[in-house]
Amino acid sequence: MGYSHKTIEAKWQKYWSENSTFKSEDESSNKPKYYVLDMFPYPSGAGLHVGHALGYVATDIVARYKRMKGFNVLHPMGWDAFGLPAEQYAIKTGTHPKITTHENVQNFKNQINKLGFSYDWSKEINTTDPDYYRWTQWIFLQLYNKGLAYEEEVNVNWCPELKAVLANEEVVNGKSDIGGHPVVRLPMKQWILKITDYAESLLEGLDDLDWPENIKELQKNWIGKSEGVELSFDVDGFSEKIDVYTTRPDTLFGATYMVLAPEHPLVDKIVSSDRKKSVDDYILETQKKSDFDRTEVNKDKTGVFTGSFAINPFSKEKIEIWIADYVLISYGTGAIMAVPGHDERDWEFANKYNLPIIEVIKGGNVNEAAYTAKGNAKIINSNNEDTITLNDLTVDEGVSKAIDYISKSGIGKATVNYKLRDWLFSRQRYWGEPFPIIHTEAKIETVKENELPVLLPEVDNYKPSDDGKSPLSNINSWVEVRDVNNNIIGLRETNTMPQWAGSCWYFLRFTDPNNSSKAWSKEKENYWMPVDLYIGGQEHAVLHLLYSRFWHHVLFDLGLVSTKEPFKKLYNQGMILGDDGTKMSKSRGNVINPEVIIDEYGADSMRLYEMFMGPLNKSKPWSTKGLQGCYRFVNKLWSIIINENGSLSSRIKEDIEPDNETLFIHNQTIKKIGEDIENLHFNTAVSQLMIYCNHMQKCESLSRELVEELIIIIAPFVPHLSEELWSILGNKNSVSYQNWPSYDESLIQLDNVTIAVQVNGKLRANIEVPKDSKEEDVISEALSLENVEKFTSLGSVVKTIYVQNRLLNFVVK
RNA sequence: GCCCGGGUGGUGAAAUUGGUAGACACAAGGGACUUAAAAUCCCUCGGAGAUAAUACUCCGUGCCGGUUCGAGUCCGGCCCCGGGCACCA
Repeated sequence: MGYSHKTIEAKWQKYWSENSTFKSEDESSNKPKYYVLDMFPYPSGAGLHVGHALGYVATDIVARYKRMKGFNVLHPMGWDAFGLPAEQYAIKTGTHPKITTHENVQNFKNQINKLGFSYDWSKEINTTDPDYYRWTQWIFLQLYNKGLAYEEEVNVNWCPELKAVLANEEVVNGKSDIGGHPVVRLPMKQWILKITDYAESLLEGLDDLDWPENIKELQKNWIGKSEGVELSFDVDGFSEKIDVYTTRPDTLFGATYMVLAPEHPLVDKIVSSDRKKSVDDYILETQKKSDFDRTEVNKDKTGVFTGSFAINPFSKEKIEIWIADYVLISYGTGAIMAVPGHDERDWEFANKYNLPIIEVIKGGNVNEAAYTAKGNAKIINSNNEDTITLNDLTVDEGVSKAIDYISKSGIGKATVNYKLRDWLFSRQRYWGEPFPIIHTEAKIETVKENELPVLLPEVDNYKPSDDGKSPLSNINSWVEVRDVNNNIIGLRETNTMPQWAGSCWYFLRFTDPNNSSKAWSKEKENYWMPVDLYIGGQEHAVLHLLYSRFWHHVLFDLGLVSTKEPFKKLYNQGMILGDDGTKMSKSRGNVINPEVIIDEYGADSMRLYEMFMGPLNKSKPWSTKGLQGCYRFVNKLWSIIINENGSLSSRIKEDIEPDNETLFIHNQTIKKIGEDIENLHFNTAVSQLMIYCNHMQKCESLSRELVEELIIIIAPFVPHLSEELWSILGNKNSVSYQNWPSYDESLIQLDNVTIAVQVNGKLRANIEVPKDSKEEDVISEALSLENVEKFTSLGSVVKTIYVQNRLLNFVVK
């Protein structure tokens, strides 16, 4: 009887499920805790693909390893099930998203279970479950009560063709991602979360996180902190002042004109009558442009003169005030001082409209291009006896001096700006969490906490209305809130929350998923949080990972959670590409279906191969040939331990003394596998297992004790096979909770070591000497070698470098 | 344009962080077993030269230079690929 992956895998999956093998202990456990989390999936109709599996295999190996190391492991799985595809399917077919979601979840769960993951299914959650979104609504109320949620009229992406409001990420180059229809901007009342209040907190928090540097960098850039100064310019003939934000106050003498964003409130006031028409036309023109057109970098800059002048506070010169759409109303003060000599955008604009350019930083040629050097570049042409002189200072010195002067003279103050914008938190959709909000005539009222959840009602038509309102707005019986006398006292908010909402806190719910009176108990949260290891795709670098950190910071400030940061260590799995090296996609026809692979080669081989392919965080192409190599390995391992007839191989003996080489490899393997798992270097762990297995194959007899230890350390990688071998060896319990074997460091040290002998850095010989030999002994032995002597005799040895137990290098001149 | 990653055999990749480049595997070639095939096992496998020799020599980690006894690894400049951001003053 050979190795039959189908019977073995089905057998142990059933066993694990029936025995609740992977149910974690509660917070009263005396074991240390370890929380290892996957980014929970959106259960799409397409099912699981091999790329999903990559991250899940990695976390599963860590979870299984940590259990064996004596940790109480929380390794849960759930479903991020609100969202667009189910809703669009409903629009097309009339099938309720609840039904679609349920089917997809079943499908995903079946597929996941076939891979032999050790999830604690008693903790399964689903964001669309009222028992779950009740608490999503509850957290929203906490944010609202803290003043972090507000309503505002903002432009949304409206696609007339699809009759749908699209999220920013669903709009690509001004067209809908689906179908490529034009998208226009339409003002609508929206819920906004004040994430900008937490910009500094989110930035600071990054420092202590064990996250990939590039993800931290992405978040830093996204938050986009900039330090500068805000100062006001007097407007000639008006009492109003124009505030600008600049990071380069050292170039103030070079500010030769000003630009206001077309939406700036002062435009109307200061525009001269002869310019009114052209200014109004320009404003109208910009309003028509899409955001895409406005933010296109390479387009020609446009603008018009307002007819008014401002006074440069340093030079006291009169400078023109323009409006132009390259200045954004949403950043800084919505107005800038333009320094064409030293800012590329301003230079381009000044060049086009013949505005004056003054050189105030030495080094470039401002007639040709803006000169943007900073740091130690020298300031020139910046002197006014009545105000300030910056001449001959470096840029850095000039910045400090200018800020100093600006704040002392009362024209402005040092300021910090962030690129981060507040978070548009509502969608005009059906399949999402309803807001616990009621609009009455006078004000906004919140639904009482004990009346949560606000249930999502049944609807007949999932389409948004023509004016872009959510399908919920059509259900009067739900929208209208009545008092006991059946009088309408308010209208429910009909927008729903975006898909990010549920994933902002799911890791907290996993600590206490069945709590019906609270979102989580303090004890459980305190025991399990933070997440020790979080693995998922890099595509969530700034959205999910920033939003959930934001909520967590708020919850921390409210005293509702015990750590400021939710995810201690983050790691991104790479993509698995098709065997042609391109992204797996249906249209390319290079999609690998994990079920087909499991059917033919088994989950154990697939797990092993996905880990063996290369470093976890790299993209790498799939190769079914490569997978076959792992399948061969698994079979080889089986046939070493198990006979043809299915019983234990006679090679395995109770009372044999393993030879030194075997002990060396055995101990080295235990050490390396443990270290590699801790460092997430699964590919090298697998190759070490192969090395060990290749060695075992050559051994005539094997020590039962060592074989048992081997089975334990391979169990995280190939759990089904290990359970089967473990039981054939006569063990009654699951291998999953065996203690991880320890290794003997002294056995990993060999008695003899090979020393590389080099002459002038080139390898000339290898010698084997006893470990820790004396330097002079090694040198004299090396010098006596023919091939070494040949090269040392070409000159005289002027220096000798000796690296203990490793290398000897003669420097000959 | 700016900010991150990354360039090592025919292929996926290793290399204890400055110390024998190519572990482990795939593919390829050769052999054993077999009537044959599959499976399995054994051998070869960066390039060039040389040899009776699996003595040996030279070259080789994207390119050019540097530091060092010694560089895939560190420093400077450049080229290419992947990802992210993009008029943020």
